[in-house]
Parts: sequence; structure tokens; C-alpha cells
Amino acid sequence: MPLSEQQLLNMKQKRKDILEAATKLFATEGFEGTTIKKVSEAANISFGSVFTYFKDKDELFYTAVVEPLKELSENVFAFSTEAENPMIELEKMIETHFKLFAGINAYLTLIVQVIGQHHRYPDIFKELDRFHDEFRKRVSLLVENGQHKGMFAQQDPLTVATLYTSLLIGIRLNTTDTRYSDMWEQYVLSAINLFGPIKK
Amino acid sequence: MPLSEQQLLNMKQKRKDILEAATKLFATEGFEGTTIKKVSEAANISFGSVFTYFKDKDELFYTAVVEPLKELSENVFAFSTEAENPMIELEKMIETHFKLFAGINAYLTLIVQVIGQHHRYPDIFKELDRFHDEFRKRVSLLVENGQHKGMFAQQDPLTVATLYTSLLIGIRLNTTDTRYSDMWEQYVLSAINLFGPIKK
Amino acid sequence: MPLSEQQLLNMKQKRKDILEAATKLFATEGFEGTTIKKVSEAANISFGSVFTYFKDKDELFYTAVVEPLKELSENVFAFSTEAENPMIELEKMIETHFKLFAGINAYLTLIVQVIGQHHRYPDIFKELDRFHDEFRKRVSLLVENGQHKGMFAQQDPLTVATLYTSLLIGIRLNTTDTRYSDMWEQYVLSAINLFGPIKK
Amino acid sequence: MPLSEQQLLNMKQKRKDILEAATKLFATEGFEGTTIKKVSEAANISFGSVFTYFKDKDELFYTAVVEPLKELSENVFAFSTEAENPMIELEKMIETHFKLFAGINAYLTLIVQVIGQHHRYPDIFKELDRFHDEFRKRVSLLVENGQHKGMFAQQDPLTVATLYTSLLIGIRLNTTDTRYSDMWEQYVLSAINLFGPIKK
DNA sequence: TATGAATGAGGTTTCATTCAT
DNA sequence: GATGAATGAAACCTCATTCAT
Repeated sequence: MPLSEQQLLNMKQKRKDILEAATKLFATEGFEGTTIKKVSEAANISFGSVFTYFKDKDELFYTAVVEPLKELSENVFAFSTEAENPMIELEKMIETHFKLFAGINAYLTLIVQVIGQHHRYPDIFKELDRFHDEFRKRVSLLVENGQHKGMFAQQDPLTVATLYTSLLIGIRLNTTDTRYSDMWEQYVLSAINLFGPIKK
Repeated sequence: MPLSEQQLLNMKQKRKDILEAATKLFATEGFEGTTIKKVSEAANISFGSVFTYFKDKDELFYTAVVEPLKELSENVFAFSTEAENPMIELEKMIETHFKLFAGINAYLTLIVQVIGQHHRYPDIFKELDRFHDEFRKRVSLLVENGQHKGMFAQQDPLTVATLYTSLLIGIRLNTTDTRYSDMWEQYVLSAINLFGPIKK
Repeated sequence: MPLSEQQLLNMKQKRKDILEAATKLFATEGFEGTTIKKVSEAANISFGSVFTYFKDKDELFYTAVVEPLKELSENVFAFSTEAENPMIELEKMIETHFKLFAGINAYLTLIVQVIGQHHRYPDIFKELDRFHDEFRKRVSLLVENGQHKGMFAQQDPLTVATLYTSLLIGIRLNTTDTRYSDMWEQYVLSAINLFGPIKK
Repeated sequence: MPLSEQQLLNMKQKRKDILEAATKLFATEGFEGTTIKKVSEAANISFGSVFTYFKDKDELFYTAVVEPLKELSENVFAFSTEAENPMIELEKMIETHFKLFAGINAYLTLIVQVIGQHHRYPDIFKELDRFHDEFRKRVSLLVENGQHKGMFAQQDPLTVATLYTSLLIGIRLNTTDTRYSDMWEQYVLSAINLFGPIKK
């Protein structure tokens, strides 16, 4: 007798609850600071059920970090490297990124942990690195486009792209409080300078 | 019986050994991943001796993070906010910072951990925040100076300073391998753009 | 609605499948090493179904050990204590036993576990003890018969019988590999000596 | 500062206490039935101290089984294969073995467990197998000696030796109660028959 | 001061059993 | 009857901290 439709939905929801609770806890308390007991309580399920959905704590952590990457990619990569007007595209991109990153505070904190101690999480780090490489590549293409059109000063596109992604993650680290959400418009304006915009 | 000169020197050295070993371990293995046993072995002293020099693990971690801040300040703040030529001062400052940060990899990883999980380390975080605030303040003063002299584009000085410190820590995160040390000259050139330098 | 003939047959088969799988697993992995999940997988039925046929793990173990005893009795006791020629009967008996024991390796391993830790399985042990007592009694009767007829040397019949059953189970323990099946003919010849056969 | 003589003695005693408690428990309750907590209580030490002396439960079990083998060897192998009068040597040997085995009930039960489930304990089993092989070899040498001198009937010496060791371990299994200790003299007399003694 | 054995709290994980579907 | 998700007790093991020497 296979599980009913309703049961499957319930399970999907439970899995999501666990993952959300775990993400929040991992972000604020770290990997070891997060106990399965805390997760189960935060997700409002029994202790044992966590292991019904995730084989062990490692898998839970891995999933919490890697699974959202796919959706994140879609949003982060949603700009055109071939835009007619790279300057406008860049502004839109930066604004999108800043707004986006402001909204996934807990998740980014998680990412920072993994990167900061990548020796401990080699498998997860590999995924993040892949993501980061593609991210930089796409940004550098837009930069190149803008340089061709004479809108950005000449400099190594990949270097700028690297500085840009560094800035994005660095802001997350530096602005731990809510100020961030109020400030991002300011930040966007200044961040554009990184790309060496040429005023006409 | 007071301790002899030699004994005092020995103890000072041991304390330093422990702290160095602990910093490396905390950075690569995290707080929980670092055990007192590992520290004592890495520092080549007995297990029990760690507790002679540090009351408990928390104090060891606190010291490892906070104690180097003083010396770091001296190096990081070693630029003149009132410089005659802010552009040149800025370039020198950025270069100093990048070189400096490239050399204290383990320590910065520690910093990142504390910031990333500041809820867990409120006392340590307070110290880091103090440091950061002063850092940004000093940078923003240099920016203001440059803007007055018409060398930098107009933008909120504190915002630029925040983006700059974000960039600094973000680069540390993004470049986990040795590429960093080879690249920092490139990075310096592009990072200057953040300040909106006005070409004459 | 009563169950159909077919369904009853199905259930009987399932019960048998579970018991066979359980016996093999209990023998090789021990009581705790055997999980209900493993049993269900080995028996190709669902996890929950095990509990349909056996109230709990203890009952499953009990049944796996005790239920085959009845059939085993029939084969083990299939010799005549009143035989005309006790020597020939003895030889036949030993051969039968050795061949029989060679073929039920897994089951005997189970028996050994229960005997070896009889404190843990008092109920099961009681059954085995009953079986063993009857076994020895029957063997000792044959010995007595042979002694009356002057074919076996005088010695306490029950003692010989005990040594004989000890030998049977001991061989099972000592020959864990396939050597056993090749060797039993040799073993039979020498085992007879235990009974003090008198050559004419 | 190295540990004092007294401390080292204390530790030796503690290790022995743990091992004795563990042996008794492993024998009566089995590997999984024996918890570290039970061991520590039986040995009158703290839970954590068990791990000071044995890295984990596996090592404790391994040590409990393998360590006594050396001393056991000395006693078990204490007969002369080249004896002038093999018959008398054999009688002495059997008596020694039976008396010896009667006194190490718990340990033998442990051995039986390992042999019975040798798949689970391959490393330990290898040691036992080594011991057993040497044991059989030595017994078979004595048998050969006796056959040469015409005191034992002709039969394959190694087969007899195997049956003999089987008998020894089998008796341990079959006689779980105290009857054994009262009976061994009887057993010795009958066990000799296994070797086909030739009456003059 | 230096050492390392002793302690037990607290974490992860397994798994028998229950029970809703 | 069949299924497998839900539950939590209980096991192992680690490790910070204490303390006797």
C-alpha cells in the first residue's frame, strides 16, 4: 500500500520544516552548536523523525547549504551579459543582488561558515566554489561587454568580478544587524564605482 | 619563592606557543573541532598545562581572537587621514591592508567565524565591532579629506568606508587558496575605484 | 470475511520466509546485530509485516530456535535403543548425527548462542535443555544395551552419552569452515572409540 | 612529572578490575548485552574511566578474549609430546585440561561466543584459530608418539586431536551448571577412550 | 607549576515498537 | 493484512574540567 497523496504532502512539509529550522540554527549556533534535539524542537517534530528525513547530521547540514543553491542561481544569474546598455543592466544587477542578499541573511551566514572553514566541509565547499566560479564568470562577461562599449574603465574583468562577489559576501559579514536593509540603496550607488563607470 | 627570570621567560613562551597552536586549530577546525588535547599536542606541552595559562576553553578562544587586535590596529590604522595627497595615501593604505591581510590568513578565518556567529560570542564580537567602527571611521575621514580636495567623487564617506572593509574581509573569504598572494597587486588597482577617484 | 485458501497459503509462506531469513541473520549477526529491517529485507516483505507474524523480536528469536526442535528430534532420535546389534546401530546413529549436523550449520550456531548465554534466554534454554536431556537419555540406553551384550567397555552410560553430545556440538564449533563436510567420515570412525567398542 | 609508583600500581589494578568485570559480563550477557555503564559499575569505577584504559568497547572485548590466551597456552600446552609413557602423559594431560577448563567457565563462554559468530569478530577469531591449531598439533604429536609405541590404536592423529578439542569445548557448552566440577573425574576416564587406548 | 588520570554531562545515532492509512 | 513513518529510550563515545601527585 503506497503512501497517500496527503501523507506525501505532509512529509514534504515536514522535510521543509526541518530544513528551515536547521538552517536558522546552523547559521546562528554553528554546526556543533546545533543539536538534533534543538532542530527537532524548532521544527516541531519528534527527535527521531529528523533521521527519517536525513540520514545523519552531516547530510542535514549538506542539504541545508547545497539544496538552496539551485534556486539562488536562478535569481543571482538573472541578468543579461549581452545587454544593449551594460550600465543600466549593471545597476539593475547590483540592486537585485543587494536586495536578494539582504533577504537571505541566515543562509548567507551558513555559507560564510562553510567558506571560512572549508577544510572541514570539502564536499559542500566544492559546490559553493562551483557556484562562485560561474557567478564571477557571468559578471566578468557583463563587464567586458561594458568595456567594449566604452562605458566602464579598462581593467581585468575577472578581477573586478572577484572584487564584486567579495564585496557582496563581505557586506553580509560586516552588517550583522538590520541597518543593512535600510542602507542597501546607498550601498548600490557606491558599489557601482567598483566597475569604473565612465561618466559622459 | 619568586620565579626566576628564566622561568618567567619560559612561561611567556609557553603561553605564546599555546596561543599560536590554538589560533591555527580554531581557524581550521572551528571552536568545537578544536580540543584541548589537540592544542596541547600542537603546542608541545602537557594537557594540563593549558589550564595553567588559560582558565578554560572560552578564555583561550577569547584571547586568541582579541589579543592580536591591538597590534593589528597599529598596522591597520597606520595611515594619515589628513594627508596632503589623499589619493597617494589611499593607494598606500590599500596596498598595506591587502598585503597585511594576505599574511594573517588563519587569524582572519577566526574573525570570520566570530562575526558569522556573533550570537555565540557576544563579548568577543563587541571587541571586533569596536575595532571595525574605528576602522571605518578613520577610512571615512580620509575619504572626506579626498573629497574636499576634489580628488574623490562625492558619496557618503561612511558608506564607502563600509564597502571598503567589506571588500577586505570578503576577499579573504573568496580567495581561500594561494591565488590571493599572487593577485593582490591587481586587486589593489581595481579596489581604488570604489572610492570614485577623479582622473585629471 | 474469512481468508481464502490462497491467502492462508501466502501467509504460511511469508511466515516461513521470515523465519528462514531470521535464522540465518541471528546465526551470523547475533541477536542484537539482527535488526527487524534486515530481516524484512532478507525475507522480501515489508518492515511492518514482520510484526504481523511475530509479536516482537523476542518471539521471533524464540520461534526460530524452538520451532525446529520438533523436527530435529525426529531425526536425532531415529535410532533404536533396543537394537539387536548395538554396535551397528551405534555406527549408523553417529553417521546420521554427523551428516545431519553438518547440514544445519546456521541453526546450530543459533543453538550455541543460546546455550552460551543461557542467562539471557531462560525460556529458550529450558526447551533446549529438555531436548538435550532426552537426547542423552536415549543414547545412554543404547550404550547400556551394548554393554549388556559385551560390545562396549564398562563405563557410566550417561557420562558417555554426555561426552558424545558434547562432541557433536563441539565439532560444530571447532570446524567453522567447509572442511567439516569433507571430514565427517573420518570423524565418525574415531568418534566410535568414545563408546569403548570391544574388538573381537 | 611522571606518575608515581603507587599510581602506576593503582592503574594496573583498575585495568584488571575492568577486564574481569567485562569478561564476566560479556560471558553472561553477550557483547551487545554488556554496556559500558554496567562494566564501570561492576568494576567500581566511573563510566569515563573505562575509556581511559580501553579506547572503545571493541578493544575491551578484544582484550578480554585475546589477552588471557598467552597464560592459557602455558597451562594448556604443559605436557610432553615426547613422553616415555604416552598413556600416562595423556591421562595427566586430559585431567589437567578438564580441571583447567572447569575453572575458567566465564572465559570459555566468551570463547564460544566468538567462535559461534566468528564473522562478527574476524580479528579475535584469527587469534583463537591460531591457538587452536597449535593446540591440536601438539595433541596429535602425543597421539603419534603413543601409536608408535603401540599404546593407542591406529587412526589419524590430527582427527583425534580435533575430536578431543571439540570435546573439551563441547563439554563447556553442555554442562552449564555446577555438576561439571563434580563430574570431571568421570569425564576424564571416559574421554581417554577417544584415543583408542590398547589394554594390555 | 606541571602532569595526566578521573569524571560525567551531553551529543549522535540506532532501532524496536506503535499506529494511522 | 500490509505498509512504512513516527517516536523516544538507550547505547556509545567525546571531551572540558577537576584535582591528586
